[in-house]
Amino acid sequence: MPSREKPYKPVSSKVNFPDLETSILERWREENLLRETERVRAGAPLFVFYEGPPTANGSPGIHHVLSRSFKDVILRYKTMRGFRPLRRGGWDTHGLPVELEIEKELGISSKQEIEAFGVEEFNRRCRESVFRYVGDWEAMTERAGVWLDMDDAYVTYHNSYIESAWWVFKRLWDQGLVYEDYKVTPHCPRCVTSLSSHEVALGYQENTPDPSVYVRFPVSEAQSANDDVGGFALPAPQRAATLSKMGFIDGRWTAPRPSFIAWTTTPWTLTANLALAVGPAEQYVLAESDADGERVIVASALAERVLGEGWKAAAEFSGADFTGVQYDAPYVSPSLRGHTHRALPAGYVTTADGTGVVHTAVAYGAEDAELGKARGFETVHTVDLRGVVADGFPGAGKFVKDADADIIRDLDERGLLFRDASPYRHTYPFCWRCGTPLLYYAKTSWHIRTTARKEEMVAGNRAINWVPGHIKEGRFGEWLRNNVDWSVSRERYWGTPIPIWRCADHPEHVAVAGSLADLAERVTDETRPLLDGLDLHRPFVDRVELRCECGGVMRRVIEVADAWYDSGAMPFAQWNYPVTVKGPGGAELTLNGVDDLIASPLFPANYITEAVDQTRGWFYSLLALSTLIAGKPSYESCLVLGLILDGNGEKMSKSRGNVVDPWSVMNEHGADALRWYLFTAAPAADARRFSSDLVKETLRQFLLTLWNTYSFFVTYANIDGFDPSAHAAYWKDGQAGSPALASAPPNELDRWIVSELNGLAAAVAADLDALNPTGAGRRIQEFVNLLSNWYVRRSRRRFWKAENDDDKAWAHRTLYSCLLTLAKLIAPLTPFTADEMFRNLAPDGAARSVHLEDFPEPDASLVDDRLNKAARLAMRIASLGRNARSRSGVKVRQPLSRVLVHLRPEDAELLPLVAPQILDELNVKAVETAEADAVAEFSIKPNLPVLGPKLGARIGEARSAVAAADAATVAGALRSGSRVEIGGFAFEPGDLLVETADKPGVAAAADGALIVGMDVALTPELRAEGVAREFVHCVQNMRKAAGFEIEDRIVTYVSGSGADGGSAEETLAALAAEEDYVRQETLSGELRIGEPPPSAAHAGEREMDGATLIVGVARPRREDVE
RNA sequence: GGGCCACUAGCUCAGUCGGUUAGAGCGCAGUCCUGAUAAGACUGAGGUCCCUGGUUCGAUUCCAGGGUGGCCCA
Repeated sequence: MPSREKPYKPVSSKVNFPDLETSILERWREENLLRETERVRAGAPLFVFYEGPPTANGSPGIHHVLSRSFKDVILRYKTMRGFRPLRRGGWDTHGLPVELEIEKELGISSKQEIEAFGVEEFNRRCRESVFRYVGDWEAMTERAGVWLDMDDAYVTYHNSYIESAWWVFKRLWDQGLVYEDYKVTPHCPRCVTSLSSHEVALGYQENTPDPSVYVRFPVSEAQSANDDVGGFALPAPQRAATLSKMGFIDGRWTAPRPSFIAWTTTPWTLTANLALAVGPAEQYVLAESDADGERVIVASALAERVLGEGWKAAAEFSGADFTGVQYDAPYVSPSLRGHTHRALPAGYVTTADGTGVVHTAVAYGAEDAELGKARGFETVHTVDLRGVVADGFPGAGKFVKDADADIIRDLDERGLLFRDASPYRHTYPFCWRCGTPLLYYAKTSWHIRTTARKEEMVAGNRAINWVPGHIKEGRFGEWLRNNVDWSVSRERYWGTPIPIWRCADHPEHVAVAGSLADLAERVTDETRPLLDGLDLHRPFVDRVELRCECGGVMRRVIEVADAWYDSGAMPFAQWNYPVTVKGPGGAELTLNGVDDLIASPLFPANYITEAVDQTRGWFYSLLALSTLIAGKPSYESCLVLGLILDGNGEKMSKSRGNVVDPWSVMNEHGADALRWYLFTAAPAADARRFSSDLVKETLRQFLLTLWNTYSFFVTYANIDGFDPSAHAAYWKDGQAGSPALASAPPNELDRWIVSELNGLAAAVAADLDALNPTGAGRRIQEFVNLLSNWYVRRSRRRFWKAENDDDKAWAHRTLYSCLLTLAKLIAPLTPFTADEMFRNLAPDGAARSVHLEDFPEPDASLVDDRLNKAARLAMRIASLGRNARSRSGVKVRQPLSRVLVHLRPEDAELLPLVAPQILDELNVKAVETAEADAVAEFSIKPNLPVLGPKLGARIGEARSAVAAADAATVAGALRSGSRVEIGGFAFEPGDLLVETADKPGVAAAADGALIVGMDVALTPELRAEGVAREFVHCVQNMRKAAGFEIEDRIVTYVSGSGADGGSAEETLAALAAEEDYVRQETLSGELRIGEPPPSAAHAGEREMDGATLIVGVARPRREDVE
């Protein structure tokens, strides 16, 4: 075998992965390896990735390592597949979380306090705080082996980003997709601001007591003839029929005036009641009290629950019958002009709770507002933004929750309180900052009319490759189908200012700026100087005034944009136009604006990934804005990740104190171990429990096994001077270390692992193409297990052999192929270990780093499924054989004459393929197929607890029939699952118990239809061989104890002990018969049988073969050598 | 209250396109092997495959309902 000039760097099986990784990182930094991968792929097609920008106002947690790892693995893989990924990082810098952080620092918690403090300084601090943890983030990202362009990251607070976000906004405006409207939002009356849905979710409290009142809404005496209210009233004749059925005839009541009964937990909202909603398809009953003849209207399904006993049904209606029926509201705001209170149908009314009649206050409920909007009602407030009830109502001047009691008392006094069932306990949202109960409050805000393009979004979603697939039509599709317009404005400070200027004199005069140039065009002379070096944030931009067409002065509206608007605009806003970028094939590409971008290959992204909580966050804002701006989604594939839970299955959060610091894990076990765990422990989309112990298990199970195999190879490759470049002809196209060989190896073991390897390489590529690193990793893990625990285990002796023959060369070549290919296969998943292995193993002419290499190209013609099956059969047989040996107490060291195998006919042909492996593994001279009854004794007996109830009295007859039957035949049939007939009885497999027992001289074990029997009969020759192997084992241990090197040649002494000299004769004779074998195995230049060891030797007494021997080992004396 | 997902051994997870005896790793108990040795092999204990009903010759698997947990939304 030709020698390699440079030996491989020795690989200790004791490895400290964290230390190894930090030194590799150092190397990558020195080599600027990330840039190098881009240089190598300069002419390649692009693979476009969009980074979902994290907010860097906290230290990164383990879940950030999760998403970053899944970003990285696909980008590394695509690089190796010949693409040049665009992997620009980004930071999300605006929004309430940032403001809150600063509020906390300043010890303030309301808008009034912020304004008093000064918006300019407040925003300055926000800007400063955002990057407080950026160093942590960058360090974590690098340490985790994640390659993102952090130097060139986009930042949402940069002027250029905001300006592009404005451009997008203007484009929306020009399409008529932006409007101002009342919208009911969760509102904190103490902080005087809306809360985002995320914030609301933080503040839900269970078992909150609230009032629970049932209120009378008497059907009105005056029923207007005007049927055209909102176009929804019933035609007069039909309404007249309904009223007449109620007893309202010719303008007067012929029976006690009935009342609708509605239920509410917020009595204060009754001050703003505008309508009663009924379910058009629900059934209602007009019930009459037995006690006093009162008549009320409630849903039939709820009548008993609401009314209790003592009522009888006087008439029945459907909800639709009530349409347009007028009633007398308990309170009428003076500011309400010409409004008629009516019952109206609404789809959201159910009979799940309440009365089936829903009190509707347009200003204080989302569904209420919807109804009001549909009917064209005006939004009338009876409570101010601080939650204080207006004059003219009970409880005026009080906070709403305190006014409730006044209102209930007033209702009671006026005979409108039907029933007070307070308190009602339910889950209610509170402000998570100050603990004030939130009010649902209608306010004007700016909206993006996403519903106008809903069908386009739904269609675009169909084209997205969601992983896992159920997100597409499930969580995300469901969300899209229920799309509502996007309330995009926030009355806050640190955000992208909404670029709308409004005339001071004519509020309907509005201008939208899509750029600084737009501002310059219309800016007033007085404020023009401000444009020079203008910071687009508040309060600076607020000072810029524009000229209105009417001659007036326009000022910016006060709101800033929702931070989701920023991130959703990211595909368009991340570039500072005009910008020149390297496109596909390395060609320079100049983008002058968003339209150029949309037409370029930089849009849409080929791949994005984030956790599942982004479904309604970033995934949505991306899709919405790109559908409205570009007419299609901004991402083609989306991998959705599950959340990480703590060891108890609870969500990690700072407040629970169960957050795992990624540094502690990476410092202890290494980034690769953590990555491998994150990739393989659970399907990417599933919520997963994290524990450091499981990372450790991963390390031992996978990385250390691989490392041991690698270490084994390097040890022997160095001893033998194996140089793959000298064997290039054995690989297809001379690609040393490729899984594709020029021809299949002669040795069936090599042929098998090469078959597995080629199958693996194809499957891993398919998995990674399908965005499934979990599947890829699990396959690789299984392969490494086979490689280590079968291939290497079975091949060890081939590497030990002193002589350099062809078989040994094949073993080297095969293991080399496996390890070099593995290094490439794992490179995207565990970039450190992969690069370390690759750099040591790489053949001449290979790239400097595995990350500059191509992904392995397997050769399907080398995949042999029969051989793969056969190898697994061999493993099962070996396992059963060891089992049989173990139970009969015959050690593996003791050679046996043969192993008997009974197997399914279809497997019989596989046996010859792997017979040599079985012989060696089980230490037998022959493997023979055999009938079941030649391998083991079977006995059958009735399973009485089962058969008893079935057969009753005939059980005795059955027992004798079973006893007379041929046990082996019956057992065979039962094992294969079929029914057996014996003496007129039909037995199912469960009816009879089959027991196996060893035949004399054969130790057997069975697994399903496979039965393996070891012939344990010993001939004198076998016994002698056994003794020799036992002796070799003993000498090896002594060599090691004596501290000899593996290649040291020694002199070995063996004799009977003084006390036992006689009985050792036979054992010594057996050793003499195997002298050559013993000397060769132990590297003993001399084997001195019967000679006691000299005092210089390492010696000791050993029990062996029933005798006591004195065994000694020594290095040869100098004079013996000379 | 709605949507999506999950539920298999003590723990973390495979698997079953409906079919013979449901698996792995870890942990536990024991044995062996060892020139990969801070590895490795074998054995044992440990399972109502969340529950109920339906479809079927047959359901852990398919369907429906329910339960528990997670996420998202009300």
